[in-house]
Amino acid sequence: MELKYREFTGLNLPAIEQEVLAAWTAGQAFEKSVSLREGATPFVFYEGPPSANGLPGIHHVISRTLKDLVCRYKTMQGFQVKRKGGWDTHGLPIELGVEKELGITKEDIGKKISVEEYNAKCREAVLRYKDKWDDITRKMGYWVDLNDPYITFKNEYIETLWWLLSELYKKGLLYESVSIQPYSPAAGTGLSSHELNQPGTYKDVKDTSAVAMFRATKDASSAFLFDAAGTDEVFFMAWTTTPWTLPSNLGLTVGPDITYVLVKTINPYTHQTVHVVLAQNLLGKYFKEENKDADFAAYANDGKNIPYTILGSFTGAQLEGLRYDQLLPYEANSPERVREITPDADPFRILLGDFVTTEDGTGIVHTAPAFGADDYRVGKKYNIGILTLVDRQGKFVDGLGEFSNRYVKNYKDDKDYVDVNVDISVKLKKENRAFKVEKYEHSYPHCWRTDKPVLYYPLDAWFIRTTALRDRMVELNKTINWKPKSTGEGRFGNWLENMVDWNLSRSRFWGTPLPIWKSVGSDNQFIDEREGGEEICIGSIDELNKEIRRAAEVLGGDTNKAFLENGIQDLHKPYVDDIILVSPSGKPMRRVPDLIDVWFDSGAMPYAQWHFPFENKETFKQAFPADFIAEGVDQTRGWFYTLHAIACLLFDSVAYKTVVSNGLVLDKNGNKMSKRLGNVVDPFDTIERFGADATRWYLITNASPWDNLKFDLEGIREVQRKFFGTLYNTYQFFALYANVDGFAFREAYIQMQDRPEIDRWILSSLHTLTQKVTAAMDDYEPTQAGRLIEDFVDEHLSNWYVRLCRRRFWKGEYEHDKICAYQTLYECLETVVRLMAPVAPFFSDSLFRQLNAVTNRFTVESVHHAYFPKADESLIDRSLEERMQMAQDASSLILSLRKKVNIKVRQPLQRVLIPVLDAGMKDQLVLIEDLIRSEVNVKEIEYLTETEGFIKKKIKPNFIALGKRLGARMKAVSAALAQFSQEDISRFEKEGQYSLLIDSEPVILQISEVDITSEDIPGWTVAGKGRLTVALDITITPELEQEGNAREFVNRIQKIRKDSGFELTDRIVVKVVAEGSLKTSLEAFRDYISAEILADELEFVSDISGGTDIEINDIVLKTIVLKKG
RNA sequence: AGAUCCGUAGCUCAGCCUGGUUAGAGCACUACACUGAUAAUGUAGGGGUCAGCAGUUCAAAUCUGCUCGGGUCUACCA
Repeated sequence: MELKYREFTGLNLPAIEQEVLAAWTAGQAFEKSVSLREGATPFVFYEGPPSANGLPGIHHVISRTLKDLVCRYKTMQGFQVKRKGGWDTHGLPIELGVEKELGITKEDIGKKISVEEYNAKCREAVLRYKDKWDDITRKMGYWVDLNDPYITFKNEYIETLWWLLSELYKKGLLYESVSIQPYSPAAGTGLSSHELNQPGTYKDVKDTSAVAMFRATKDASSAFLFDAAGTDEVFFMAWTTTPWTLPSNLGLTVGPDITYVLVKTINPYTHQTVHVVLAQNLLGKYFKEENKDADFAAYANDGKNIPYTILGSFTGAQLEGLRYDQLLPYEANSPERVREITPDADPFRILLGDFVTTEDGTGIVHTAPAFGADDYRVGKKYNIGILTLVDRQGKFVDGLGEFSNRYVKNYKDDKDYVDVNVDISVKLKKENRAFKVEKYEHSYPHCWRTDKPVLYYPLDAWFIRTTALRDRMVELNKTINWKPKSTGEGRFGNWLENMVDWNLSRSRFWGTPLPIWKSVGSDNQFIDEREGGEEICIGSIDELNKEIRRAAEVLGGDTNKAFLENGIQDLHKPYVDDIILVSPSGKPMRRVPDLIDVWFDSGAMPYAQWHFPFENKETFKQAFPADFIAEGVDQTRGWFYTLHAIACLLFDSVAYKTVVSNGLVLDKNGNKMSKRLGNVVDPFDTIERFGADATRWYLITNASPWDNLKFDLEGIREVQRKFFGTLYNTYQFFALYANVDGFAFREAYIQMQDRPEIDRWILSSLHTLTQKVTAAMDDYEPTQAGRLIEDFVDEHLSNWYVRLCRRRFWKGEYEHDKICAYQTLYECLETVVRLMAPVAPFFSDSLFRQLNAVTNRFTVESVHHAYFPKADESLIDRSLEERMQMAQDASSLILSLRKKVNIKVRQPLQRVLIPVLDAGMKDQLVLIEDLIRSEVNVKEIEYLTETEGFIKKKIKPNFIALGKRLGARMKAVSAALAQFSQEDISRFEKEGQYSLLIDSEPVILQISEVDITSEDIPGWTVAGKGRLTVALDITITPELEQEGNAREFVNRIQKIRKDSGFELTDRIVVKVVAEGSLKTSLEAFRDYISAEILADELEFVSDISGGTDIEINDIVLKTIVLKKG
């Protein structure tokens, strides 16, 4: 038996997807899509590893759709696209999850639970939801190789990381330094910003704030200041909400472009006349306008209404480098001590910093490098040294006089605590060193565990010197194709310009250990480098094992006993921490306790996924850098950065050539999806209800991937109905008739010139579509591609081609014209399914398989193994596409006229008039005349030319052409043209140019510089669009009315046929009771009617028992329709 | 605090790069048609201070600046 195209019973995308999935599994479709391209040019894709300790969400579906469609597309373009999957398995979320599950806190680790057990728990938790992830991967149709994924906690993976780190170390790009971090003295631990962002950590508190007065040093560079003041004493005013940091002050920072003023005034506490410097914008905070230039003698010694006089103004830049006297000198912060810590430090100077604002304070920022990140950075730049006069318990160190050993905040809940900040402020007041002291309410972070304020504190950390290669990174970034471009230039480019060194250190448990060992003294403390401390960075497991053995030999005893037999088995804590190595000078070395930032894990995946350079050297070479990666835009400074940084630092290369960053998925109201709001969309549910294809199509076509997407299930429903529904209908239509006629594309391919106009048109459109879709996909614009396909299927294929060609499929014999129609429609379907396959992999493959099962035009079994269609330019006929557009417009206009006068389409009309403005237009119209006539049921089209004097024309300037030439005279010309009479216009047309007088200047217009359209046909009802105008003759002659009746009758009988469940080919016998004009109509068109309804007999009788009542133009007829035989 | 994206009809989005005189489409709503594809389709209708202000220009949704609103990222988050 002959193979038939499958006819569906209804569009059920989820069910179709189930079938396709089963076929993919059975046929190993994914594996084949890779193996079939063996030897082809590789297209390299990197999978950004998800963390499987959380459930997949709808936002994962969008980025994975994006990745998947690019990979499928490139495969169809002939590339071999391997997609190695991966899992991100380290990091804080996993630790926090485990802690929550076990009901413990960080302090309990090592006490209630050993690090070994803890890490074992983490390792378990890491792939907790792997099943769910595998499930969504499968159901959404994401093709990625999960048989051999890279997993970041594996020894091989970590070994590559160690190798990378040791390479960085060798290049001097990995170094230890202090950084300023949030620190909780009450808890005795550093806090990550993650912890700082816990709800409730930022609280409004009232702190004692002080405006301190720093006495300027008089020397050559500051002479201008003292000259302006006319005194020997000038103060810089600086504000702080943490007076306890004042003893550690080493600098004052001003904004380079801020204007500062020198003011003569009176200290409200000591009532002495003083000269102070502060930002001009902030004068109002300290002085009342009415006291400006007030009489100093009249001051009442009450601290109120202090007079002031401005003596001069300067920019911050002018103040740079000026010196001042230390505010609170003690033994512990003497310049000698400063230089003990930082040998060549040059403190107590005015510095410039971009971070200074005039929002608060004085515009001069008190700078204590140990206690603020900005302070530290600017301090380092100017080399002012660093003082940390507070210990890790949060109290002052010795050598600070009356403040020694006092807690800077009440960390111990001491009832009798006296605020040291107040005492410092009081001291300043007494010494004429405070200008204003007050309680200040602000938001300040607190430790989420102890509820005590944190302080920013310098802690040791390891850094990658990314700044060393900043320029190279910027340069390489310019070669990357960013989608959207602005992310690369703006967000990322900017980030690179302002990059700081990468702080790698994390004081955690479950992560990649930093492979650095440092020598320790007899007290087991690390020996400072300056005191002969040594360190080593391990770059491989082999090297570590060698060092383990060497240390055991040199140090003897039980050293590394546990590791001697089999070497190290697990590169995690606590095992690595048990290893003692030996320094070149024979001292024992211990590992620094730090783990590394998990972002290093993922940024190193190009190398670590292949265990490079220990294995797969050739594979790596083939797969670096990536041609394409894609993730959410939130990864810009995350994965996109770490990939780029590592590749640039170690390989002097980009890590990826194209990167697409997709936006967020919001709920339909534009809110972020969160569990708290209960507006998260379950991807499993969505896919089960609407199918993965509709979901994918919606996600891709609704908005550009990089725009935020307001996710609305209604939108998926619409996609399902409109796009998939239409395509499904088109396929069903094809299958229905192709099965009847046995079309299997067995006949020779009919050459284009032998096909009718409409076939050539749809094929031309199809090739234009292919061209545009290919361009869009090559440009990583799947949204454009999807919308183009949608448009084609809906507007062109279904609502024009199929609608106009319906009769060709069911009328007449199986011969040339019918075969043309089948071949054409088949080719459209076959091409469309391939064009859409990357985005909608299931339905496209289903249709592809149904079509190919009958025709065997492709040797591959899946659309995803086929090649992407190639546009054939020679089949593209622009003028044909243009005139078909004109046919559509004309039809639409005529239908609207019919509507206006209430004449239904079934009623034939005699003629339409179309004014033609030039010969070309008529040539085009003649070619599509038949289409228009049958579409709108009109017998003839008449073309009007101006010579008949019928058309009223309208002229307007072609602004684009004229604008440049005329400039300001444009308006006058426009007005002049509006006054043109019909005679003016025709003279213009005849002569090809026209001379106008504008402001007594001649302006010569060319015919090409104006647009002439037909406006009206006097005496007719017209409709127009652009250059096209139509007028409809609405006279219904008796003949036309008869034909209309006949058509009505046919329509009613067809309905009865259908309602009675007759087959398309059944012949029938019809009896009808008709009289008068209706009978005349039916008799006149008897042959036509019989042919249309496949009636062997059409009998007029005087009465019928039973039968059906039908109504034609308000007259009821009785009829009976019987199947013959 | 800095960076960046977005703001066009009730909703989802085109148009903006490259300025051109009536700002489009789909959905939704209303009415009328059509129907051998029917979970479709056509026609018509209402619906817009193109977020606001200022500037450049003969001409601004489009270019520039500022403001407002929303989102995201960075400041040891993963």
